Amino acid sequence: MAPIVSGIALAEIAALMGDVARANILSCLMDGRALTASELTWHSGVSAQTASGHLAKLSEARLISMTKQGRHRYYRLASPEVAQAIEALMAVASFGPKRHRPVGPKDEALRRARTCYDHLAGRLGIALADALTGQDYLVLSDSAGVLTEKGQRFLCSFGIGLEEGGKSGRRGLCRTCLDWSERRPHLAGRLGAALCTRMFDLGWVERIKDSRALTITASGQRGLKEVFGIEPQG
Amino acid sequence: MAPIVSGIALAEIAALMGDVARANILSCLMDGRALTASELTWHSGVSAQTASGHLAKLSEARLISMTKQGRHRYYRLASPEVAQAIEALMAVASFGPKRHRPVGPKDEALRRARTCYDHLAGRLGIALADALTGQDYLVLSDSAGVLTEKGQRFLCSFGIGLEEGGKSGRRGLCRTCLDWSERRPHLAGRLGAALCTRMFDLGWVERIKDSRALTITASGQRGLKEVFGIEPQG
DNA sequence: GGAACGCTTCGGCCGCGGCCGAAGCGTTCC
DNA sequence: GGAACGCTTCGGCCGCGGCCGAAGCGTTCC
Repeated sequence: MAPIVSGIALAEIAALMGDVARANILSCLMDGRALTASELTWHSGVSAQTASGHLAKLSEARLISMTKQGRHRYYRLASPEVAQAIEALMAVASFGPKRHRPVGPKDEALRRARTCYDHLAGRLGIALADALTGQDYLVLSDSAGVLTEKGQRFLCSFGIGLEEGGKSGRRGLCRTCLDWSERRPHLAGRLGAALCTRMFDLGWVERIKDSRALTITASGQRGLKEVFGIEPQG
Repeated sequence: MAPIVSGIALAEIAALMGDVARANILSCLMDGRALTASELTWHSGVSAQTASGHLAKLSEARLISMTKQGRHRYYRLASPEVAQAIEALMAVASFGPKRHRPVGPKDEALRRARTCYDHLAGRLGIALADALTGQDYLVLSDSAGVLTEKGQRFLCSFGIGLEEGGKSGRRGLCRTCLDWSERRPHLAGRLGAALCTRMFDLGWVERIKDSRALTITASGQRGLKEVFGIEPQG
């Protein structure tokens, strides 16, 4: 009779994610940005009133957080843990019974390169992880990684400073995350986030409107080749 | 409009976990053992017919798998990925709005030591991870780890052989898993499973009936002290 | 100040899915 | 062979929760 309590707790959270409209909202927020209630309404597939109700439920359960700004209300995922749980569920979902719906160009774009909460995913994310380990910048033991000294110097030269935050310590420096499209882990944690931010800053990647998918710019193609030896596409 | 597809897939899986009876069933199976439909019925809190329906749904979605044996049907989690998703959800659930129900002795037992799928969790699991890293047997970069040579020798002397499986390679040697009660990662993957198995074999830990909780035996107390420098409890 | 906008609250409808009683089917036991 | 057991299938009930129309409230714009 022991696990009843944990069962209830599990069911509560899972049920929140188990509604299509709410799952759509959470999926949108998986790129880590904050979106307005209107934007989320649009993606959710239901009316504004209904979406508002869903946002209230998600907020109350602390899966998302809200900040007011003028007459807008911005919602974002409440924590990386929430993102991780969603990603883990998507990984399970992708194993499912051959539900490979007709794969459209949007899906292909997502598989090529996308953001996953605050870091890079898709083939680009995997290629990056492979490149860093291949050059001995990182030892990746399947589900997380340790930077080598060589790797620290490299990142520094690439414009990334990973100063140890006082409180957080080495926590979360290099987590990984199971990539649902590639079914292999990509880089998350502070390192993953820093790489992602740097690539946006350099103009190597750009967001595709209304999507988590990214385009790799011309300078991105060059840069990835030069710095990481990655040649996206083929 | 992009994420609609992934939203549906996410919602499908989450909804399966989002029913209290099904969540109870999944929680029971989190220790990695296979249980009969009757046992799961007992834990689920609903009638046998209803539980049977839930088991059918979970099976069809490939969250659990079934094997017949005589007039029994044994169910178990279908994959480590499913366990990981559940654990990630429980981690989110435990952050929740101070829903600390009256903590009973059973809950305390779970926090002390329990199995999590095929490895150890709770304070014992965390202490073990700390001990291994403290002795430089393992470099634990937050969400996974790499064994040192010293560590490999140690494990060998402790009776654990981690031969590289041909196909699986280094995959999953040392994953980690966020412990919902301690809120820090404990050891999972092949290493976590091997440590857990070894401790059962040595008679250091024993299962508490109808629970994921474990008791640490007298020889376990001694062994943990000698080999790992761990003194459980206080 | 009034209109447009962004978002939420309130009410009431409705259907999906969980529930159990009854029945059925395969296996084991003696 | 018959009874007990383990589990599932079938039917029909019922209520929770998602849904939208209407209304309301704060903010911005001119």
